[in-house]
Amino acid sequence: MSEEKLDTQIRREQIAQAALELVASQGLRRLSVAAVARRVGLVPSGIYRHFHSKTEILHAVLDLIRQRLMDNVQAACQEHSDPLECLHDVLMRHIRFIREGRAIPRIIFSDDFHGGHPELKEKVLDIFGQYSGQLADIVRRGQEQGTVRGDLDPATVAIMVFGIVIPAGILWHLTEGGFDVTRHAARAWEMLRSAIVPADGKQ
Amino acid sequence: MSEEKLDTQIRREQIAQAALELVASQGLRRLSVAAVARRVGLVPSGIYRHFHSKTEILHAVLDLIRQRLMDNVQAACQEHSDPLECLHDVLMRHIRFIREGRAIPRIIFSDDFHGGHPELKEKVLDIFGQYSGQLADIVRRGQEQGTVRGDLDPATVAIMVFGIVIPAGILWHLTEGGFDVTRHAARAWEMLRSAIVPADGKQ
DNA sequence: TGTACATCAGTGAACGCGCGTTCACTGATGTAC
DNA sequence: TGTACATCAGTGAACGCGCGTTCACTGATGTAC
Repeated sequence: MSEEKLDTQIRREQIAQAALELVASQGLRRLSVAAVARRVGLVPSGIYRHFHSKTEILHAVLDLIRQRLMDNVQAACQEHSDPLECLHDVLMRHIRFIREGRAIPRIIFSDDFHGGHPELKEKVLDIFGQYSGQLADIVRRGQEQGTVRGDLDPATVAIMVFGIVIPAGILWHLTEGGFDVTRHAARAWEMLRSAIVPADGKQ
Repeated sequence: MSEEKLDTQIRREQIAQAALELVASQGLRRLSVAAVARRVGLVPSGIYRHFHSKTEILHAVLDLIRQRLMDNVQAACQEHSDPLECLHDVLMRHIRFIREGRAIPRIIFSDDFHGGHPELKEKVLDIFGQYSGQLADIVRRGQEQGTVRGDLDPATVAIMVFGIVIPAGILWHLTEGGFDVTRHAARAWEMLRSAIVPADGKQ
C-alpha cells in the first residue's frame, strides 16, 4: 500500500525534476507534457496519473526552485557568520546556478509564467519576496553589527543583488555561455560592496 | 504608385506599433497575429499583405524598441553634458518606459524571443550590446573628466545600470504596478553613484 | 502455499482548440489612352 | 473628360500542426482467504 503511494511520490519528483531540467536547457516555451513524459520514460498521457495538469507541474517546478534558493541562503549563512561574506556567498552560489543551467532566471522572468495562470504569477512573486526578504535580513544583520551603512534600505540592497544576478543570467543565456558571469559578478560585487560599507570603515 | 507603397509602409508601421503595444500590455505569449490584426482593423490574413510572417513582425517590434532606447540615450545626453547626470537621466527615462508599459523588459527577457528563431535572439543580444555600449561610453567620458573612478570597468557599470532597471521592471510587472519603481531607482542610483564617484570627490 | 480479486501505473487512440499560414476571390484606386 | 485595364489591399474559408487532455483498456503488483 505504502509502496504504491511511494511510487506516485517518486514519479511526482521525477516529473518535476525532469520539467525543471527541460526548462533549464530549452526554456519554458518548449516545455511540453510530451517532452517531460519522454524524459521520465512515460507516454504523455501517463503524466496525468501523477499530475492533474501541466499547470500543476509548473507549480512543482516553482517549488523546486524555491527550495533550491532557500537552501542556498541557508548554506551560505551557515558557512559565513559575517553578513557581508554571507551575502557574497549567496551571490556566488546563485551565479553557479546560472552556470549550471539557466532555469531560474528563465523561469522567474518568463512571460509564460507571468502571462499564464495568475496563481503561478503570484507564486513567482512569492518566491521573489521570500528570497529578497532573506537577503534583506542579512543586510539588516550587517547594519546591526556596523558592517553595513545604517542609512540604507535593506530591501533596496537586496534587489541590487538581484541586479547583479539577473542581467548576468540574461547575458549568459543570450551569448550562450560566452558572457563571463563570474567575472561580472566579482566586479559588480566589489562596486556594490563599496557602496554599502560605512564610509569610514576601511575593511 | 508612391501612394500605394506609402500605404504599405503605413500599414507596416501600424502593425509593428500595434504589436509592440500588445506585447506591452499582455505579454509576448499572448501576441497572436489575429490580435494584431484586430488592433489595426484587419482580418488575420490581411496582415500577410504587409509581413511575410509573424517572425518578421517581431523583428519590426525589436527595431522599434531599439529606436526608442537609442532616442532615449541621445535625448538624455543632449540635455545633460555631465556624464553622471546623463547616466541618471537615461535611467529615469527607462524607468518611465517601464511605467508606461512593460514592453521592453518583457520582450528582451522573454523566452519567446530567446527560445524562438535564433536570428531574433541575436537581434536581442545586438540591442543589448548597443544599449550597454552607449552607457559604457558615457561612463568612459566620466572617467576622462574625473567624475567617475578610473579603475572601474565601464561595461560593468553599464550592466549595473541594467541591474537597477531590470529587476524593477520585473517587480513592477509581478506586482501589477504595486512596486514603486521610481523610488527604487532613486535609492539604487544613489548607491550606485556613491560606488562609482572617486573616493576623494565629494560632489 | 496457492488461488481469486482489487488496485493502480502505464498505454494508445482520439478529441478539441488555438493559431500561423495559404489561396482564390473581391472591390476600390490609380493609370493609360 | 470618360472608359478599360492593371494593381493591390483586404476578405473569408480552409488547412495543418502542436499540444494539452480524456478515456477505455491492459497488465503487473500486492492483498485476502
